[in-house]
Amino acid sequence: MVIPPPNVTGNLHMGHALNNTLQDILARYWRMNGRDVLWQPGTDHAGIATQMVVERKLAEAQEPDRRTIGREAFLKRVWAWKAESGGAIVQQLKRLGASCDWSRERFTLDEGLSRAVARAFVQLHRAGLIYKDKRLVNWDPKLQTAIADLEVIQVECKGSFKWSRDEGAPLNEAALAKVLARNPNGHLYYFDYPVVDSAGEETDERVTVATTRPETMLGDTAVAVHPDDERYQQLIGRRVRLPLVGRLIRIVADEYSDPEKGTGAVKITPAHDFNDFEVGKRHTAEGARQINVLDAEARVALKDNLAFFDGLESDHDHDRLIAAVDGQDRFVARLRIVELMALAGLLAKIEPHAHMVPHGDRSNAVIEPWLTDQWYVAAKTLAQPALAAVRDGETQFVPKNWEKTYFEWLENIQPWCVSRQLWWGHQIPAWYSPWGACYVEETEEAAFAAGLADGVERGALGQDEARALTSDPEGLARTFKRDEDVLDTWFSSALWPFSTLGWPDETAELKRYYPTDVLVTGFDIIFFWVARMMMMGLHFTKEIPFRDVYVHALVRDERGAKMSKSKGNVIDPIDLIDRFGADALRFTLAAMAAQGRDIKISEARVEGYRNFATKLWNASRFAEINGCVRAVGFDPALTRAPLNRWVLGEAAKAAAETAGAIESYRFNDAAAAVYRFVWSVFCDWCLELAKPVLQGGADPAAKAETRATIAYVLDTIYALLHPFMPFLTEELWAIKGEAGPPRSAPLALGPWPKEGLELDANAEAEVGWVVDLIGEIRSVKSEMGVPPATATPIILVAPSEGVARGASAWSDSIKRLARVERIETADAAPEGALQLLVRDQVVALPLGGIVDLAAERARLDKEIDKVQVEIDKVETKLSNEDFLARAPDEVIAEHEERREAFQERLAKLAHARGRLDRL
RNA sequence: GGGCGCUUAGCUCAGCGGUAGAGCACUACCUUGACAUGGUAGGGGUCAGAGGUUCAAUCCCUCUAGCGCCCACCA
Repeated sequence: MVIPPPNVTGNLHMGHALNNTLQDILARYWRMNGRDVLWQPGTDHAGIATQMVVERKLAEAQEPDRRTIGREAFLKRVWAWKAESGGAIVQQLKRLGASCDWSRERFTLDEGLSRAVARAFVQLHRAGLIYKDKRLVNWDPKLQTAIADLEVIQVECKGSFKWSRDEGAPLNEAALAKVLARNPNGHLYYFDYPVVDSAGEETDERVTVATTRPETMLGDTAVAVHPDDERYQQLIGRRVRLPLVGRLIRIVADEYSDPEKGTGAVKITPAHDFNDFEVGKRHTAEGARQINVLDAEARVALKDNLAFFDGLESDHDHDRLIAAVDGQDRFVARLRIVELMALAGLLAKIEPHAHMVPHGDRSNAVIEPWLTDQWYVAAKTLAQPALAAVRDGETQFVPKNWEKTYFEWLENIQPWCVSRQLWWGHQIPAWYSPWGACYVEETEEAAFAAGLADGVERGALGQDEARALTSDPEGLARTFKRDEDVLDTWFSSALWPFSTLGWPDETAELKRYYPTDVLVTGFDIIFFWVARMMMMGLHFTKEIPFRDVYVHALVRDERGAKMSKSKGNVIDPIDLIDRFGADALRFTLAAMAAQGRDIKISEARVEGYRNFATKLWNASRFAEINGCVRAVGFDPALTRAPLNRWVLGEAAKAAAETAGAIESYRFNDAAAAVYRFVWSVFCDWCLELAKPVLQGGADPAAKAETRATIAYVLDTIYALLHPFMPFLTEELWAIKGEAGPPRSAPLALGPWPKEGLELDANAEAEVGWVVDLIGEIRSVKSEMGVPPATATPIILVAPSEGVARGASAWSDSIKRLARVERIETADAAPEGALQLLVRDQVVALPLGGIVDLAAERARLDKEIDKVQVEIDKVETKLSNEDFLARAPDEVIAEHEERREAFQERLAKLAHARGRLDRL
């Protein structure tokens, strides 16, 4: 199992705590079961996130920014920051109890993994699966880098400014500026584009287009209308003069245009809009190909490096325009353009318009689609085996419904932009020569060699020149320039399951531990990480990277809100560990890990499980005080006392339940099974019922057996609980190891309790009866308002031989736990005594004057009503012929048994009630 | 627009064809010699609504209402 590598400079948050708790439960469980478990740890360099942090630190310290200090110096600062903060998260994982193989810790930027990244890149490049392309990318203007589609989030923006030319009032530019300063998005602007005649002269006709990004109009290369739109039929094929710019552009028919939206005529800006880019490609013949002008000298560099003006033609006089927008931020340019259009009388109206605006998930800056050269991974090709592996069930998602999400994404996958204009990351292993060639090699040496050979071959280099360069590092460095960009962090993460095991070398670890068994992760990174590991894993190793993908929920605060620093609702797992212990936190997370979408964590719950830990501690102490020491060669099967056989059977049942639940990733069921056994079975009943034996004058052999059994069951409990509460259980295991036979290994190494006692029906019947009896007596006393301390006699009415024997054997416990004075036997219940039903046995409580007869009548009536309702339900079914004909035999039998049991109970209750009436 | 999910006790959530559960909270009682971070007893649910399938529906199907998430969407 490989750990989802956390950000090396990050801190443990609740998501990590959940994720790693679940993994640790699996690791510990299987380790105890004798598996050779490798839980591979490591951390991620987290490109953008980490670089941003260091940049912010530079700014806070009022030091020169990264561009000023340069790449080398900046990277030194990042490494220094890594050294300073790195490892904190590893320490935190250790505090959580994560039993990774820490000696194998890896870092995505360490030497080995960097080599794997270079190898992967080169191999994919050779296979044509990585290529450089000029396409529209999501450009993050704040971070100054391209980002992948997945890193873009949509945010709804809605403005508030309204203006219409028809209303006659002039445009209040100051008011608009004020609105836009607060939120530059969220308005729809209607522009008139004058239609020209065949000679290029303006006519009176206008085409009105609507846009949310006015400044992009400078790059318009066409106007599109729907081919079936009646309103525009006569305009298709004609041209308009692009205002401000003056260029003539064509009105084209394209299905992309939606008659319902805006005016039905849409401006096409291929260089700044993904849809327009496609439309432009379809209409190059009609002149919509100005996207090619992008590299023209007419480009006006804006401060944000956004080339809005790529469409400008240099032979026009735009002095006024240039002066207005040159070098301006795009949102300033937006306002200027609107003002200029208004001035020209071509602004028809402005209206508020709610729409989704793409933002960078890290920077929160509005994304600008921009045409640039970037490296792409041919995800579509790689996706096919990744899809097949899940379709064929080689890799399975738990819960299964996530497979649909996975399919949906992979089936519609776009090329993955992997280059980032950042410095912190794996620099792309590509070198460029002066003759414009690109050499992709794993090392600089290899690239230079390839470049020199190629240069000679294509005649760009003389033989002598090449030979001279070979031994001239400076010359080589001048000749070949390495690609400046680094790879998307997720590129290295995608290799994680095999790169951490030594790939590309064929190591023993790779052979032994790959494919991994299971990946545990949150659903938020199914696309970012899981799908990409599948693609890369299958491509490079021809094997799936993992068989099971357990997808857990996200942790939210107790009201269900996503935790965030700005909301101030972040619950710090380390804080919870400090206050309640790692074991309590872990148990809470496991108990809440039911397969859903989110987990709302509340402190009360953690506190409750802290109490659970304390309970176990006290139970262990009780056992110690009472001499419950492990016995040499203790064999559950040889125990004789019903109590011991009963609790051993229950322990075996709990072990099986817990194991089954963990193996099927039902962590909450597993936690519940252990919890219930420890508290409700072992503490509440086993220890209580054992007290008379341990503390009374029982015979030494019986006492010894019970002591040994309790010690054995406690050992079982420690083992069952160990995957959840490793600290407490290991501690108790060690303490208990001080007496009795020596321990051969720490608890963590197992074994997991398998050898146990099968449920013993006789023991269950006997102990169960006692448990029920005590419960009934307590209940009736409480209901009748009898002070619990009042010791009363009980009378077994006409008991069977077994009951009589049992009652006598358990008399100490019954007396103690139910506050019974003495146990008698009679043929009939005495007058005025309360009557209880304990598994068909009538038990009378002669409470004499203590009891309020009316209350007792009410109690019996209530009880009778309840039973009657059950009988009615069962009888309705049993008298239904269809039910008898179609229900399975065992269900019918079950119903019949229930009817009889209820009827018997009813008869006895009615009898008691009748006696009461005669008093 | 496409998809996924949720609605069960006051709260947070399990369960998912045949007797509705947990934790917390609540009520009453209990300083009993492991534990008041505890013990005992108890109250509390037409399982969102309406249809359907079935001998039988909280559970399966359809629809409705409300809530949430993911993907796509800058006219």
